[in-house]
Amino acid sequence: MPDRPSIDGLASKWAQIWEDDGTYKFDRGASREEVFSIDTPPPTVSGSLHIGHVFSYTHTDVVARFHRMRGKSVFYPMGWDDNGLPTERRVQNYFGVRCDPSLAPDPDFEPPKNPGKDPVAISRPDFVDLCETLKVEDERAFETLWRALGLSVDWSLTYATIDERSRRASQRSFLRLLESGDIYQCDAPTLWDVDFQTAVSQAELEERERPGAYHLLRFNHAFGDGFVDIDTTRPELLAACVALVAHPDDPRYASLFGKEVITPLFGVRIPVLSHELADPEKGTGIAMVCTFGDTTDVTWWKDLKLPTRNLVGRDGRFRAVAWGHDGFESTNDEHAARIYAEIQGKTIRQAQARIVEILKESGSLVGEPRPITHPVKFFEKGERPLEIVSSRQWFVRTLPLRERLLELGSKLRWHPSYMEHRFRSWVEALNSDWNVSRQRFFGVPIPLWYRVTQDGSTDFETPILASNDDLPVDPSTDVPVGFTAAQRDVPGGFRPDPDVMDTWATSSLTPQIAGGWVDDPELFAKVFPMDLRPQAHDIIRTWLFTTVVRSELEHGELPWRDVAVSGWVLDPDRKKMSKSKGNVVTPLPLVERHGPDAVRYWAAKGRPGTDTAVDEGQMKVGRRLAIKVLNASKFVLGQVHDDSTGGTRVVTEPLDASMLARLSDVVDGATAALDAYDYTRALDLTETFFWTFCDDYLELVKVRSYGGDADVAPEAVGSARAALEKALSVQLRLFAPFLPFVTEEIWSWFQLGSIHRARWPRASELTEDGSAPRGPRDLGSEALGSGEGSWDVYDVVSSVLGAIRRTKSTEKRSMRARVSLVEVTDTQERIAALETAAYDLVNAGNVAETAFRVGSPAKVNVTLEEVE
RNA sequence: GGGCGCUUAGCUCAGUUGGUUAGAGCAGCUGGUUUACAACCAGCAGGCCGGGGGUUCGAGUCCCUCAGCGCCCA
Repeated sequence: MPDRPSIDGLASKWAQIWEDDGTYKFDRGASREEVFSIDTPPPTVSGSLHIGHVFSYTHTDVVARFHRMRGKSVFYPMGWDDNGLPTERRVQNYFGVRCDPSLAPDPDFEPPKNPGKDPVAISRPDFVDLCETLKVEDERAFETLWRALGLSVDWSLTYATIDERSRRASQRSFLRLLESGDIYQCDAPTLWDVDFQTAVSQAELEERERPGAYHLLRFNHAFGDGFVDIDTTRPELLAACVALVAHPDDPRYASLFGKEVITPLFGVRIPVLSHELADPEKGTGIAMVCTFGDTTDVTWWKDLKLPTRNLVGRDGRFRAVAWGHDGFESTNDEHAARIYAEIQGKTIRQAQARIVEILKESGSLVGEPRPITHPVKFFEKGERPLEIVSSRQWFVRTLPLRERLLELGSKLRWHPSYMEHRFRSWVEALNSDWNVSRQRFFGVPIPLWYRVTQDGSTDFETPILASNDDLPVDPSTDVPVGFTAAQRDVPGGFRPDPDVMDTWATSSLTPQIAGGWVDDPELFAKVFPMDLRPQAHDIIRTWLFTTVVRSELEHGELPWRDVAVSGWVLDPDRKKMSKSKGNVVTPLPLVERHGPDAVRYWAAKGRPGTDTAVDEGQMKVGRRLAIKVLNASKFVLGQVHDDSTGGTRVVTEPLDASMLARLSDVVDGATAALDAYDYTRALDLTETFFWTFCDDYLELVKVRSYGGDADVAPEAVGSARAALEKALSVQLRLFAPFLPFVTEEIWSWFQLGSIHRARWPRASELTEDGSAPRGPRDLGSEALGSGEGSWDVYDVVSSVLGAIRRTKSTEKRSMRARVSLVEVTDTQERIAALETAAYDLVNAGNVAETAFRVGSPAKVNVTLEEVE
């Protein structure tokens, strides 16, 4: 035990020892009942390190440490989510490159030293190599943070969502679902990001308020001289218009239903139809249905079996159209073609500006555009509004699962419980199957090829599946069984599916990947379904949802029993942190400045599900707590290790027993709280007890436990020391999940082995002690009766000590000032309790004389000795 | 538009099934240092518990309603 212990330097010391000793290693020998398994969120490593990571991962770590101390073999892996768009984007920016899959790999490829102004086009294999290189660096940064923070993960279990194990599991599941019919392929309208040039799923979509304008367009009747005016926010899609739609009960348009009108400028005959989704309140109440302006257009197109007039290409520009053919038949093809030529090749924005000009000139635009603000759908990572284009995609059948998913959601134990609403509302609002294919590069490839027909086209109907034994495969470089490499892309040969899977298609399998579903069935049986899924509330509709879907499809059950949902970390002004606002707080400097225990303390003060602001003040409080624990422990151990005086180490003194009984309540409370994932309450209970223990109990018992007083029986000294030792040991263990570094340091001064492998305290440790009184309640039930008010010895003595201090403080005297007389009037029970601890009280208060008597009203009178 | 959460001391938050005088930390103020700790200790002050209505012997807590803030979904 050092003379002047410090909490600085503990972090690296213990991180190393824990690693060397394998303190947090999962014990495979444990039975399923003895295992506590955690499906850790794999952080997106290419994103910046964020204080929010520290926050939620600390919550999980506290729970993991608690269960480990309760004797569980804790399965606590770490994963890195490295596949997908974020890594691609980082590579593009970092190296100044872009992936062009049509290029062949360059054998002499070297990444550009400095990113140039214009990105260098490189082949897909070279691009993927760069992703692999950079992600390793990013993962190291995360691991450094986690180790600095003291996360008790078993690093030997680490996985990455792009590693071989993940690719194998992900591809195997894909093939299984293909076989069972739960995955299918089709050419369908798809949400499309024109910048990333990939499909996105409903879960990745977000609505943003954007300025727009209603344009009132005049459509002439095809059957007479009349016309109808309709409002649209997307006049540029006029050439893609396939119908007008109004609500069936709207009297304004009832006479038009079933009739035809003619589109302005392009002269295409289109029907006027009715549909429930047309909102009579919106604009003119009659809408133009296009291929495809928004998701409602898709619904109308499906429900009303409308034709398609595809205009917008995958690059977000207006593609070439043959007027007079393929659905683009106009009453005047030549005129339509001339006008269309004005927007062909243009972006959405450019086309809209030009079309509006032409509409104005032609008189088909009624009045001026009326500006509005309306919600527009975006890819959550995107910068331009999503378009809807038709493309061939793979879908997981989720819509038929809705009822079952709701049932599973209600079986899951949510902490806090109200988070289930988020899941419910998401599932209830599902409107499409889950699109799992992405037209990107750094991801898990779709594990199949297609036959190339004699005319060179692709036969999508009978794909060539990868064999299970060959997984993982990369169809863009691997050759299917029964073919040779020379047959790639030639008639009669094969052609790979060019797509990769959505990152969630792999991340949704984290319990299976980490648990060894494919590679290690024995392990999988022990850890799955997992006990706990910790995560933040923003990814309920993505990660949580998709994981439940996959688990249902693969195993017919929930992937975990409990889900603990943590809140957001807000900036110090309680604003949401975001890169664009520039208010993101980087965690490592905070850990270095305040120490890991202090940062963990702040994190643990954030209750489950509650958004919490970054608060360095709280970290300072945590740091002070850690220091206090260190100092108090040093003092207690100094007393306990003094063998020169004192009798047997048995708790006989009522005050000591009383303190321990109170502590046993804390043990029960903290244990129950942690069992319910309420780590904050457990910490509060422990912390509150600890400060009182220091301020009152240590002060009261000090003189007695020193053992220098000949008038004190050796048993009384031994009682104090026994109580101090028990109390210290138990409190250290209660703090251990929260303050793993300082508690481990202290533990090493007087115990063998890691505190993090020590047994979680039990109340019975404190109250069962041979012949000693089990606590003031037992003592009181016979000796003291049950009077009014608390007669708990610890309480009564503390309150009188408080009165003495108050008097000294009010008189502006030193706490060491001599008290000539303390008079206490109280109930019989409380006086009896007080008398049992009179010696301690007199010493702690520096009291000359006491006068205790039974009476009413209760009163404490403190007389200080006169100053000279 | 539907749903969820929040509103308690200057600030950040506890307050469990309704039950003594509503608590803590931080900040503030007043004092105190030689045997664990000044990165400390003691004490003080500070609150129409968002507004209104109701149920009850009793409401911060339950019900209704209104307002503000945040989020989810459409």
